[in-house]
Amino acid sequence: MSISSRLPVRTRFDIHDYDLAATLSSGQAFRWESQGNHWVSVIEGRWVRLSSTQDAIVAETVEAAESWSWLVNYLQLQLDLSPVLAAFPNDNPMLEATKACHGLRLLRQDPWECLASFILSSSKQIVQIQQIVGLLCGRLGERVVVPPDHLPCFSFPTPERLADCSEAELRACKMGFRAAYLKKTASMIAASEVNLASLPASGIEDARQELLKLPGVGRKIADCVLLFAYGFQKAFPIDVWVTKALRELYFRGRPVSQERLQSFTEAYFGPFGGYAQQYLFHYMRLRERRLTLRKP
DNA sequence: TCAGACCCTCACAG
DNA sequence: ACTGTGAGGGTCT
Repeated sequence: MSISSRLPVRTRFDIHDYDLAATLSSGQAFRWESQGNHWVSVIEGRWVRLSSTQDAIVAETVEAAESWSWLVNYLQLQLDLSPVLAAFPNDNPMLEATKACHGLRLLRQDPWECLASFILSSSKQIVQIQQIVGLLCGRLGERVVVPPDHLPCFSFPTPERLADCSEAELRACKMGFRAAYLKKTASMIAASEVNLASLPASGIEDARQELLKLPGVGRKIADCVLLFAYGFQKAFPIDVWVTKALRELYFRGRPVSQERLQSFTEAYFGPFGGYAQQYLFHYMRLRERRLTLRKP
């Protein structure tokens, strides 16, 4: 058998309150591809295929893994959701959102991939971000081992790799003006001007300040990385969707400054504010989809 | 504090 | 079918 393909190994995890499809398609990660009942992606250089039932997730990979901790951590399978939901504000909007998004989870992603992906996200729709990230990996990532007869899959390119690219090579991945930001940020990471590995040890505020040193990273993207990669549960990324949700649900549709929204969310949504944010975001997208998906 | 620029793609109107 | 138009998980100046 060729080195580039091996038969999959399967394992099964018991779950409770875990909506895999909602979680993987909720705009926090951009490399999950839906294939029938399965979800396929590459996590830290490993090909992986997931499927789920009411009470279990089945995972397939090609390495005979001695440990599944990398996947357990990524999917946050050990997390009990009920204390999180219990800590949400007990108001009507949040009740609606939790009902509509039952089982939605936050992932714990690789910081570099998360950071780079969100630099690419500015002024883009989620489908477009997925396309850009897919091109970036296909053109500049390394091939990973996949099962026989499976299409080729690629790892997320390292900071060093992207730092060595020309801006034109990056633009060829359809990222437009974001190319300069990505290249510069990759160079700074590669040169250890900002050390992603040391951030978890700092508090959320110091970690945020470090991320804000990177070009193309403002408050919103910094908060996405703090929440989706480092697990700072108080981080509350405020984008156009969440702004709209907060304004409609808590400010009677009146215009509100970003600063005011920031202090409101910090005070109002509590220690799991980031989780609440994801529920509001997904809830808004579901409502929007229901409205726009009226094609016969 | 505030527009406007920044690239490019796709959905949607006409 | 074919072209025109606008806005899209922001950030920077």
